[in-house]
Amino acid sequence: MVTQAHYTPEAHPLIRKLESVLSISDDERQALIKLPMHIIEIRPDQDIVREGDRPSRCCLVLEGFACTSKIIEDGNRQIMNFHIAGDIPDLQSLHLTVLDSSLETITACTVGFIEHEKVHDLCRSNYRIASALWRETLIDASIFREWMASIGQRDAYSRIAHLLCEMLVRMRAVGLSGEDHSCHFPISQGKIADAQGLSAVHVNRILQELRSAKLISLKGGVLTALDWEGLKEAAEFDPAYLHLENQRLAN
Amino acid sequence: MVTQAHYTPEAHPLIRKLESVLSISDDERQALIKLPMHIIEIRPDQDIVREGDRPSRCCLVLEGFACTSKIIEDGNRQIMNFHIAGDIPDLQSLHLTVLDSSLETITACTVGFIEHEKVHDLCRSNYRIASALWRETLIDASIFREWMASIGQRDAYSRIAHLLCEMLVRMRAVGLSGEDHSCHFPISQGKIADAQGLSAVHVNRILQELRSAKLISLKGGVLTALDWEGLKEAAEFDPAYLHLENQRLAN
DNA sequence: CGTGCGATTGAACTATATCAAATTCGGTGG
DNA sequence: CCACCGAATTTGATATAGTTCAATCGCACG
Repeated sequence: MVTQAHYTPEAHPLIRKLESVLSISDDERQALIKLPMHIIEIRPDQDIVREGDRPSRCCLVLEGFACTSKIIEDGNRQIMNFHIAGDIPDLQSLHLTVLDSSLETITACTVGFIEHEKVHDLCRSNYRIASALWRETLIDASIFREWMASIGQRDAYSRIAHLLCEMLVRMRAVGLSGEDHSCHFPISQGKIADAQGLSAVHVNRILQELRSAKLISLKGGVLTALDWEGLKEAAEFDPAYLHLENQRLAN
Repeated sequence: MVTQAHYTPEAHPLIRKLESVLSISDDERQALIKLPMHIIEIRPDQDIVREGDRPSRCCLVLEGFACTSKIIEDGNRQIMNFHIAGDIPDLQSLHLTVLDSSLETITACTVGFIEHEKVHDLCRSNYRIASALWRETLIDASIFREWMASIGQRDAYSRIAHLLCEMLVRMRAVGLSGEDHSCHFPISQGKIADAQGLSAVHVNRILQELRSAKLISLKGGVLTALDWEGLKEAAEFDPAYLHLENQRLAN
């Protein structure tokens, strides 16, 4: 358990993330790095915070995969988003007292907890940083809208293709995927199903279709878009909703 | 076309809305009322802003019904939210340059446009107001999550029941519905279908089921929950996600 | 008093779910 | 290094919620 940030500015996941959507001055960089962060490791499939909690801190993902979800009735659950390094999945708790969804790890994760109070102090004194963080929450909302549209209107094939496109672009935006359209993707078919409102069986069959259409390879937790243009087309993927500043990252 | 606010503090829709989720001081009330607002009337079924636009102002709904939507491929569209008085459907444009969804009227609407610049000025100088507005966008995001969960996991019956519950509670929170669980609801079955990822035909049949279960009456643009507890149960409706401060409004 | 949109009805169709069993795979202990 | 375990993936067969198409009805409005 580490309680001090040990990242160089360039390697700090939060800074990488914010820089993918806007430019940051040196001062701001310093202010962000100085945010006290309580860093811990969490095992796979553990709750980080739960629906109904009233957290006093928020959680920055430094390494690994996590997801936000909520349980509907019996055992059905909806996964609302997958989180990667640089995401602050529960930043909303800064202004919403009670959590309306749960956050759990998928793989082993390194996360940094930051006290709300410290974030408020920083936001109060620096409107540009406040805006940058606000903006992050707005991009999350935009991703929710896009997922809603996907689940509501697209068929299973383009829905899954769309998810894969999104993850590849988001991973690239924080330096976790290169020009080869390949990234670590340790997400089970069951979780993809929970995210897309499909059954695991159907996800399996659609992934086979995507493979035999030579659009992707997905094996051993590694996803590769073998035909990026083809995959985007199958998904009708337009990255505008991710609001990336750097256009190179968006294509 | 009016360019000056003519609302008393109590009647100002934005203030009513913000007060349903937090308490506001007199100073803050004054600051909000003084926001210059360009008020116009818009006919039914008109675009207010469109996906791809780069607006320099945001839009406060003063009267009427509007919705946020995006077009998927051919002609399929997903409605992401219905908006009522007090909502600022495109507040996100404050920090996101390009709109990723469209905003259009459903009924004739009175809307007030507020320059981003003025909102930024206010937020910079008053962190509590900034927080209140940020909070509004976070509640929107929470609603998107709930809709996503509904569309992804609930069957058509509870999905539609859920929408009706939400609208009744939100209307009540801004004083547009009383203790009788009844409100103006001028939304066609086709639009409900677009919002819930269903066909209009199926929405029609489900509404008939809800009627014959004596849960609702919906006719001539007026919705009444004949059996509020029953409707909530059918929907598995828990209003926590609306983050209303006043618990009375939530039940 | 037509015209057109929204609501309603019926019938046929299909994308996707469900159930159940078989297979593969990553990790673990001996 | 091998045998074993549980979880994830895969396959096949059957069931169904919701779609699509097409026609009719009702009603508000010019």
